[in-house]
Order: sequence, then structure tokens, then C-alpha cells
Amino acid sequence: MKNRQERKLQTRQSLMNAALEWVEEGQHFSSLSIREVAKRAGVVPTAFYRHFKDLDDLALNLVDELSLVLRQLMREVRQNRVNPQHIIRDSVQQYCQYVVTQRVFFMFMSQSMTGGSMIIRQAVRSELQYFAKELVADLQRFNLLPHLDPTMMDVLADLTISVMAFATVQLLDLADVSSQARQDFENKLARQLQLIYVGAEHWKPES
Amino acid sequence: MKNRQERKLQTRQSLMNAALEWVEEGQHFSSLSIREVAKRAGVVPTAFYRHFKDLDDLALNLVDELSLVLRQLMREVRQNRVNPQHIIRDSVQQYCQYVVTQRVFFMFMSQSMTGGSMIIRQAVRSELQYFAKELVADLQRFNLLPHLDPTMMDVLADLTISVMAFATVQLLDLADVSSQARQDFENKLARQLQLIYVGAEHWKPES
DNA sequence: TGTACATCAGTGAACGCGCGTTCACTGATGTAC
DNA sequence: TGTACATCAGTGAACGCGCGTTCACTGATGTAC
Repeated sequence: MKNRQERKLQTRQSLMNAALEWVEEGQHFSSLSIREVAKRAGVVPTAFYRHFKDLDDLALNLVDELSLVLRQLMREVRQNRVNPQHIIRDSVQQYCQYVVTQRVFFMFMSQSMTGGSMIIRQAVRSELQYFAKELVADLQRFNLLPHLDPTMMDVLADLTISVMAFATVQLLDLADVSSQARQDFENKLARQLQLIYVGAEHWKPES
Repeated sequence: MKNRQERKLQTRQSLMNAALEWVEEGQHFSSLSIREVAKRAGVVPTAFYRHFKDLDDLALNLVDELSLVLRQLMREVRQNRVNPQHIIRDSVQQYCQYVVTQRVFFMFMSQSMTGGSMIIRQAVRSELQYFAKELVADLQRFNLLPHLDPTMMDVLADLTISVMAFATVQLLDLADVSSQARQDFENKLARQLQLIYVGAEHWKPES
């Protein structure tokens, strides 16, 4: 038998998992109720208030928790350093694999991007900005685009993250159809990113 | 006094406007109720059923109606043919202007992209595909990228629409802050698109 | 170690409220003669 | 044109239900002596 603090954390996790379960079933987070999430977590509705002020509070904590998971995933993608010749194609493939296997994480994030309250949208947006910064750091570390000035580097990273974020939303709708469609999608996405990086290579300042 | 048919259409419009009003206030469509939308439209809740099966039905009709408006907007942007030198910058500026003035239309579309039921998401997605096709037609008509094969043309158009769609979501969150931030955003977006089209110009088949 | 008390995560009853949906209805508009 | 009937958009009462939130509570866990 665990101590009181551990048991409390366990219930808290149950509540957060129950909310993700709701999203996983295709429901929108904003249509979730306190009673429903408590029922799914196996506690009485009033117990919810021992952990969260309201559902927005729970959502914010979910964003925080999932952010950590996503950062871990990204770190793995970046450490699986592949043949630089195929770096875009391989990174896209790895990322798409994560989206499919960690489906519910990405569904919640996608929903929160347009659905949640202002404070939640800001949390998601700052998470995307973090990824953009990481990308800039990588580009600089490996000196991949030596002629690109820092401002354009930021613009490029921002663009990359935008494309990946939007692709994620599309991929989530594709994930239950045939793997052929998914393969086509990955190819298209890889080509789009290649197109962008061709543009970055040929970019002339003040053009 | 109008005839019965016209009056019915008027009530129908009131219901649809009431739903948009809800979205405009920052609420998510999926948290709207039949009773609420009826109250805002000034009719009794049961009157709703004379026009729509349920709220998904209303949402689908909203997507259809707003699609027509958006297509009209796009046609205007394309007819305001500007100096080809600044075609990207000017198109971005015009488009952003529309997003800000027709805010509620774009908010509903953004929400529906990740929020609605499968059938609504498909409706929005097919609308985006329509814009991609229009873009391809324009690129071909003006022979802007003569060396690009049709497959890559589709990839390019798809990428452009993705970037614009995601930018729209971001812009909607920006629209109430200072116009300086909006100006910066427009500049960044224009540069990102320029980067993409530099890539398209330099694209080598089988690269 | 044993006892007495404090803490507090989770309980369960209760409240008033808005929900979706049903149903029989009303009365203005439309139509047939 | 006038009358008799049909249509049907909108009404209003009613239903059972799940909602958020309050409150006093219980009883296992933790702590002080």
C-alpha cells in the first residue's frame, strides 16, 4: 500500500487519462464534463476538485505533461541521426510514425490549437515555438545553411514547424485508412519540405 | 409581408447567424446547444427541427455557405491582379485583410478543421483542395513555373494552402493585438511563401 | 511500541438548471373551387 | 372575388437526464507524544 501522496497522484493521473480517453474516442475536449471525466476515472464527481479547479485547469496540465513527452520524442528523432542525404525523408517518416503510435497526444494538441481557451492556445503555441528554436539550433550546429542570416533562419524554422503542425492534423484524419495513403502522404510531405530547403539554399538576401 | 417560404429561409438564416455569433464570442461550436442557438435566433427550441436534423446538420450547411463566401473572396483576390513583382506580398496582405474583416467565417472554419465530426472535417478539407486546384490553374495559366512537372505543381499548391491555412489559425489569435504585430506576421508569412517559390524555381526533377 | 489527535482524499446526498426530444396545438399563409 | 379547407412554421408544456457545485461526512493515513 502506497502512501497518501502517491495515491493522490494516481487519482490525478486517472483523471488526466480519462480526459485523453475521451479525446481518443473522437470527442472534442470542450464537450467533456467534470462528471464524465470523474466517472471514467472511477471517482465521485466531487473528487475532481481535489485535483483541478475546472476542466481548463486539467487541460493546461495535460498540455504541460504532453509537452514533456513530445520533447522527448523530438530528442529521439534528432538523435537517430540518419544519412544526411535522406535527413528530411527519414525525419518525416520517424515523425509520422510517432504521430500514429502516440495518436491521442497529437489529437489533444491539435484540438487545443484551435479549440481551447486563450491560455491553452498560448501554451500550445509556445510549445511550437520551442520546437522552432530547437530546429534553428540544429541547423546552426550542423552548419547546414551557412549563408542564411539569423532572421531568415527563424523564418525558415517557423515555416517548417507550421507545415509539420498542419500535416499532423491531416495525418490524424488519415491514420485509420490504408497504409498506402499514409505512404503517399509521407512522400508528399517530404517533397514539400525538400522544396522549402531548396528555397533556403538558393535564398538571396533582399530578394 | 413576405410569403411563407421567405419567412422560413429568414428563420433558417437567424439560426445559422446565431451559431456564428456563438463562435465569434470565442466559444467552440461543439459546446453549442440547440436550445442556446434557438434562443439567440429568437425562436422556441423546437422550431430548430423545422430546419435542421441536429447541430451537425447545421454545421454542414454553414460550411457550405461559408465556402461560397470564401470562394468569392478568393476570386476577388485573384482579380485584383497586382504587380507580378509583388504578387506574393500583395496577395498575403489582401488575404490577411479578409481574415480580419471576415473573422468569424475563418474562426468557424478553423474550429471545424480539428473540431467537428468526420463529415464536417472532410467538407473543410475538400474546400482546401478546391483552393489548391485553383492555385494550380493560376500557376499554369500565367506560366509562372514552366519547368515544374504537374506532380510537383500539385505538391507546391498543397504546400501553399497548408501554410496559408495554418497561418490563418495563428492570425486569428493575433487579430485583436496591435496592428504592428499583424504587420510583422504578414511580413514573415510573405517571406515564407517567397522561400517556397524560390524553392519551386530551383527545383530539379528527381532531386 | 502504543495511543490520541490531525489531516485530507474521496464519499454521497442534495440543489437548481439547461439539455434534447416528444407531442398536441395554433393560427397565418396558401390553394382549390 | 369569396369561401372552405389544407399546409406547415412556430408554440409551449412536459419528460427524464446529466450538468456544476455545495456541503457535511467518513475513515484510512500520517504525526506527535
